[in-house]
Amino acid sequence: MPRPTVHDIAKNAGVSLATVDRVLNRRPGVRPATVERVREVIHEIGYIRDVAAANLARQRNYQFVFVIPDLTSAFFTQLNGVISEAITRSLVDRTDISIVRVPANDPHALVAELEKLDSKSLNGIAIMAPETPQIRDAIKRLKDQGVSVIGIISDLPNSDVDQFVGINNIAAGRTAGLLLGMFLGPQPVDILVIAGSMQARDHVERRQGFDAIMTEQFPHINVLPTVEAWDDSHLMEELVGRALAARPEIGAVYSIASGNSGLVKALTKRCPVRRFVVAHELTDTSRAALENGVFDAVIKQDVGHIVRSAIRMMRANSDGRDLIASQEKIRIEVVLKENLN
Amino acid sequence: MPRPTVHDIAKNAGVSLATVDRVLNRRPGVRPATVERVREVIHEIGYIRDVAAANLARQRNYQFVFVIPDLTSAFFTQLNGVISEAITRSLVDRTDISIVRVPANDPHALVAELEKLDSKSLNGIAIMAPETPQIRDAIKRLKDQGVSVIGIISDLPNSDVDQFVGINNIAAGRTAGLLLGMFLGPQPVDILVIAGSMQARDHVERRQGFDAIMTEQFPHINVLPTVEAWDDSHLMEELVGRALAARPEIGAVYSIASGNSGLVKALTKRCPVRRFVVAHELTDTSRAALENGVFDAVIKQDVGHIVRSAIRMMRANSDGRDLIASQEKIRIEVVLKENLN
DNA sequence: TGCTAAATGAAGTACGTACCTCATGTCGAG
DNA sequence: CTCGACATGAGGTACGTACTTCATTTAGCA
Repeated sequence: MPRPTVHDIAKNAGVSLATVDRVLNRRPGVRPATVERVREVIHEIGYIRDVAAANLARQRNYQFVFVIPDLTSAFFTQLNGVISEAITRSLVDRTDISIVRVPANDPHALVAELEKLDSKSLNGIAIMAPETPQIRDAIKRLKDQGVSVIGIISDLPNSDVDQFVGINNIAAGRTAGLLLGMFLGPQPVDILVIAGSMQARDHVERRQGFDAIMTEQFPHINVLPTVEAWDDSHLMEELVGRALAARPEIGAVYSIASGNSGLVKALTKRCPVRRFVVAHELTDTSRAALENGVFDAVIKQDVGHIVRSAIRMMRANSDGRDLIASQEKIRIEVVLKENLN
Repeated sequence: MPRPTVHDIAKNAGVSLATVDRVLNRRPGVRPATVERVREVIHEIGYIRDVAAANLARQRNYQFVFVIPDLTSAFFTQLNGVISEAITRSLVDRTDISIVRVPANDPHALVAELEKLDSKSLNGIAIMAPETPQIRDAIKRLKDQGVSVIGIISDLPNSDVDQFVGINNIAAGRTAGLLLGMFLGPQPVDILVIAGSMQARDHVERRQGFDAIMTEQFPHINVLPTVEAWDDSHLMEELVGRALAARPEIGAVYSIASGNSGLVKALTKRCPVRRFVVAHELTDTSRAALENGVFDAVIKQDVGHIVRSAIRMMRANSDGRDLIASQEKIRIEVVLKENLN
């Protein structure tokens, strides 16, 4: 019993192939009663469209673009690499993906790039960007032209994106806080919090979540104000070193951003006290730090998963299909020395 | 510039379509020099076979079977559900998947089921089973007949399986141990370890890993002998209750198996002391326990991921393709109250 | 009843690849 | 030089679906 085809539908419904095709592809010119009959038969015989054959016939190909900041830290290098790998892979299934890297912290340039995109030949865009009014408008324009827009990594809650692919950063901050709270136990200590900058929405949310759980569940722990290092490794090393020297009672460090090399340097230089450290993103630096025992835990989001999920979503949106919700859920992963690989 | 087709190869190489086809599908009757020339052109013009069209022409369809124990605990119910979902999904891409549920702990019945499988129409099998000599032989037989065999969840290291999809359970045990060690701090305590049975390879390995890290890094902690509850919820409740009553100095519990309802009952009944609890597998029970603060951490393997990965592997094996290694890596996930979803 | 607009059918081509048949070309061994 | 083995070409059909064209039937309405 081979799987039923359009011919079987036609035969069973007593109509011609042309009519079946009109129903299947929602073309006009079919009486409602006939549509109904064909639909019934489709259901009855369990017809399932062969998407491969359909795409072949339709000469369908997908054009997707990833728009990401042109930062060069380990996390963004990794992101870039993962997208490149996806590009290679996607050649086999009629999908063209390109990367547009835009200057970070320059909404104007970003909008200019978005305007450049040719929405005629474009099916989907996955974008990581801060949410400004201009960007919101540019996204709206793309959506109006039928382009599927997916936010990745950093949410755009007030924009008209189809979906967001990434973690809940408030929960990520809470998770970091819970870990440190449990590691530290009941004695009062200070926690040093450091970040790249507090402009990025994801960083702000992590701090929010961190503060919230600390207040709720670990009121005996004193969370210091955020030290901002502006994505500068040397500056971070200096600031952390100074902070630790000034307050030896600091019992733990929470690193909100993904750049950690300066932090690692500062921590390894002066190691009189055992301090608990939780950081974000698994990179070569943070992996080594976990292995050396400099970091105790890393909160991670799987970049490969994010990229693949975004591609699946753009494709599903273009086809008007739905997908497996659980597969698209990006998890807040807790990585310790023992579950590193 | 549309993507190159077989016609473009033929044109550029100055040969006929028939020859191109012979080269592409490794059919005999082509001079080595010609093969070489065609290969070069393929590389030059960047030809990539349209697998959809190829499968269509080839009338290819995949027949896969999942062989799993017919246990009814939450974890296995979940596993069953995930496979069923995959079955529904797979209809669209010419893939037929079926489930064979075999009595647990009955290698004879398992082998009988394996013998029944018709290797003529079968392309791949994903199996979760203990490794006995008979099962090893049955797997060998299937492989010899050209069936791709994938081990899932519980490893079969001495069998001739193509791949194993699942976590490293020794590392999972070490991760649990590390968490408890860090939660407990420096004061000496006892840890109660409970399991379903110590027959299953995965459980044994978890215990191994747990003991190893405790000896190495937390020698001040006393790990008690494993309490076996034989997958019996009531028995577990009773045994745990008795153990906790007898030794109030127990500061933590490590639950190796996936069935946790008896444990939760025993723990909630008597709650004088704050005890750290780490368990395995995220089910309704363990999720609720995390939310209530009865469990502190759950070590999880993503069943949906495992099943999808096994399917991708069976398909890749059938096609002689390779796949994205990082996507197939099953992670040892640490789930706390704050990163539950 | 006749007219018009809408509904339906018949039959094709195309997509990119697989696979088949048969004719023809080429080369080396005897 | 001839024969046979092997290499290659030409041209086809098929897979399941999309989409087109044009002819024909049916329904609605005056």
